[in-house]
Amino acid sequence: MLKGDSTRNKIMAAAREVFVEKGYDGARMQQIADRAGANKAMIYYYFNSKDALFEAIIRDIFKEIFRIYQSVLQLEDVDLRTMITSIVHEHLIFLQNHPEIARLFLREVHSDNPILYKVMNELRHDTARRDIKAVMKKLEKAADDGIMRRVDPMNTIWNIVGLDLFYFVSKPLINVLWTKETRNEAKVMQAREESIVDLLLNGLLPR
Amino acid sequence: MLKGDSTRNKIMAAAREVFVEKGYDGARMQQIADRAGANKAMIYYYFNSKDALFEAIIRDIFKEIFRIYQSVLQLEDVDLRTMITSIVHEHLIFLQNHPEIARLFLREVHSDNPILYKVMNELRHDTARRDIKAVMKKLEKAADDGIMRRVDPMNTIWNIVGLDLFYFVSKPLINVLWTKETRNEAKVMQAREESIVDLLLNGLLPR
DNA sequence: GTCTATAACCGGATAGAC
DNA sequence: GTCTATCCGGTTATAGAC
Repeated sequence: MLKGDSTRNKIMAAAREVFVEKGYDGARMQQIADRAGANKAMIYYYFNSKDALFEAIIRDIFKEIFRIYQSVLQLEDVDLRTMITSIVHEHLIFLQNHPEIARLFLREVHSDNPILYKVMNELRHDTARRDIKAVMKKLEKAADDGIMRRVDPMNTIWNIVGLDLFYFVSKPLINVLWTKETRNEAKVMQAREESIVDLLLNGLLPR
Repeated sequence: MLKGDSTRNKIMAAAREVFVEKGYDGARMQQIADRAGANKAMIYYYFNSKDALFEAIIRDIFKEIFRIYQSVLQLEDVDLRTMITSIVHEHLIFLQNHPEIARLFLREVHSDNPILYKVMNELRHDTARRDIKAVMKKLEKAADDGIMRRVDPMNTIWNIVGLDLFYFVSKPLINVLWTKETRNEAKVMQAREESIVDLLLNGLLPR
């Protein structure tokens, strides 16, 4: 019997879906139970409260996020062009494959959800921070070596992430303002990637 | 007696605050009544339901957003450098002055809040779309005239907005990952603006 | 227009049988 | 481990006096 078939795991999977769709406040324990093919009492048997269940889901998601970002940031020692191109590419792929993560996250962060903050604050000493520092160092070295214009490394990382994130954050409004232009999703994503890479390379490489 | 002192307006103001703080699902009619110095029954007297109250607030906010963006987009006929510099500047100022708008918005958009979608879809034929088209035209003309590299105008607008928005969207997580570096908010904002303008100008002006 | 009281319902949590 | 039945607090909404 697969681990994923256990009742506990079915509840986890269902809870994740419902929390993504409805947010913490909007999620209903009954709906989670129904979708898991179980009953409410089983949720309270494995987890003790809605809070505890949500915390378990959030921890799961954080693990995923950092695992994937880590693989993105594991830069082989390549030239700046390749580095930027592949970071943007991997990041966009990740966001496309896990739109629900960005969604849940954004919503709860802006809800001041205390559980999310609690888990987030435990990350202070996590490896994620070291990976980011490494990229910043790499950017500074590129400036030292004259292969990149000298720019603020922290803001440059924010620029890259901001460019990658925008479409996924704003999709619903974008689809209203550019209805026709965004009908072909694959095409939009390709043009998006090209535009981001184009801006970054031209903006960062020495003139 | 000022218009803003009427019970109806006090309810509107209170409702806006509470919806921003708690989101639609988390907002409580009782808290809105308390904060307005009225009682629940008065809310139902002026508005008919929580839904209708929320819709009124959303319409209000949309009006504000588009009024402000319109003033940002009302480009005097200036050179590209000045245009980009001032668009970014005005946009960041707006976001700094109204963090609550971006917040409410992000949360409800990603909750699939049907009321927000309803109001948003009524914008299809709004002037906002024409303003955006005008900026896109302006970017294309700049490319024709050779004062800008030829880039995809729609994606360029997304790039600008994405760069401006990022810090406000991600602030809670940023404050965890870069705790020390973000302690001085004013300094962060100034560096942010400089970095964005630097990237855009170097990325867009001809090489 | 304003207020109190209350209806009607819903959702998280638990008791207890199997 | 699983399920049914139920408690209990809280929330939207309304009735009706003033």
